[in-house]
Amino acid sequence: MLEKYVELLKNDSIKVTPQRLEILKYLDNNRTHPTVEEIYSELKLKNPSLSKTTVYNSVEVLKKHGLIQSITISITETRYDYKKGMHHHFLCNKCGNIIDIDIKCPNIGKVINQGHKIDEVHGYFKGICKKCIEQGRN
Amino acid sequence: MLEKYVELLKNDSIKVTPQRLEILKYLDNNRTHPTVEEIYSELKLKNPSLSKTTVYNSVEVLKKHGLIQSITISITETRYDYKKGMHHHFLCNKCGNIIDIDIKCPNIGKVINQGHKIDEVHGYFKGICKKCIEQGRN
DNA sequence: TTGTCTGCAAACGTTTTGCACGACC
DNA sequence: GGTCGTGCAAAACGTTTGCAGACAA
Repeated sequence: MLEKYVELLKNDSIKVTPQRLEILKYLDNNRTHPTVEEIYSELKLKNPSLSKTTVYNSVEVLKKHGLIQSITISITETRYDYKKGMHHHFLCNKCGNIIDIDIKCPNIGKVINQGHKIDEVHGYFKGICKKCIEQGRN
Repeated sequence: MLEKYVELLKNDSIKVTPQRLEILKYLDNNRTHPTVEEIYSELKLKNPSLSKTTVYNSVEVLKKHGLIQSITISITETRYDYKKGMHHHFLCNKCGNIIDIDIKCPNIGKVINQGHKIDEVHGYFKGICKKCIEQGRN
């Protein structure tokens, strides 16, 4: 039942622990984008000694290795922007700057065709900005 | 000097206060996507009695009227996702559900052409989902 | 004058940190 | 035996709330 996840962890040289296996399994079986709180309170039922810190630690490790991903751009504080109109943002992992990106996505219409009503579109890109690359910071 | 912002506020029937004018001016002059903390500590220099609460209140009002925008999808807790590969997310303002969106943006290459190196692409859509529309929740 | 805005202090919820214990090469 | 993971408690952080007094229209 858990062999699949053991494999996944071993392939990435991540130490295998029961907690990590259960968290990975939970996220695999619950595609509802759960929060740490949801993961924690559910898994605590079967393992009452589970700590929330462990859940935080584990999702961090799993995310770092690309086995899971987090929904929320990793800006801790909300940032504000005078500029009006739709534009997107590029967050540089090196210098931390946020650069405005002015592109349009012609495929957004497909989402509308699925029956959803779109009010806002936020595009977040993460990587290394031109300036950091030119200065060899990568 | 501030008339421009007085006009903006009046046009939207927002009460004009010195704090709101200064915040709007600051965001207009600082296109670096500042945080509340940055706005606050800068404006406090000229107005030592300024409160952080006022900054929070003001950006909220300005945002609600579309004079500024915020960078961060309004999910309070980080959510985690087992699914691998690039896909995007639609947050329904009514039911709060997060729906996976599988579209590609062919214009991302333009960002790469600007010299940035992209590691991650996150598309966040906000609006009302199909289910809520069908059930008249809009 | 009336309703709204400001600013202080306290509360809140999520996430991080420090540390001791235990498990595993 | 030394590294790494766990779990507890406490702290940190950004943000929100309640309220009294001040201010804009």
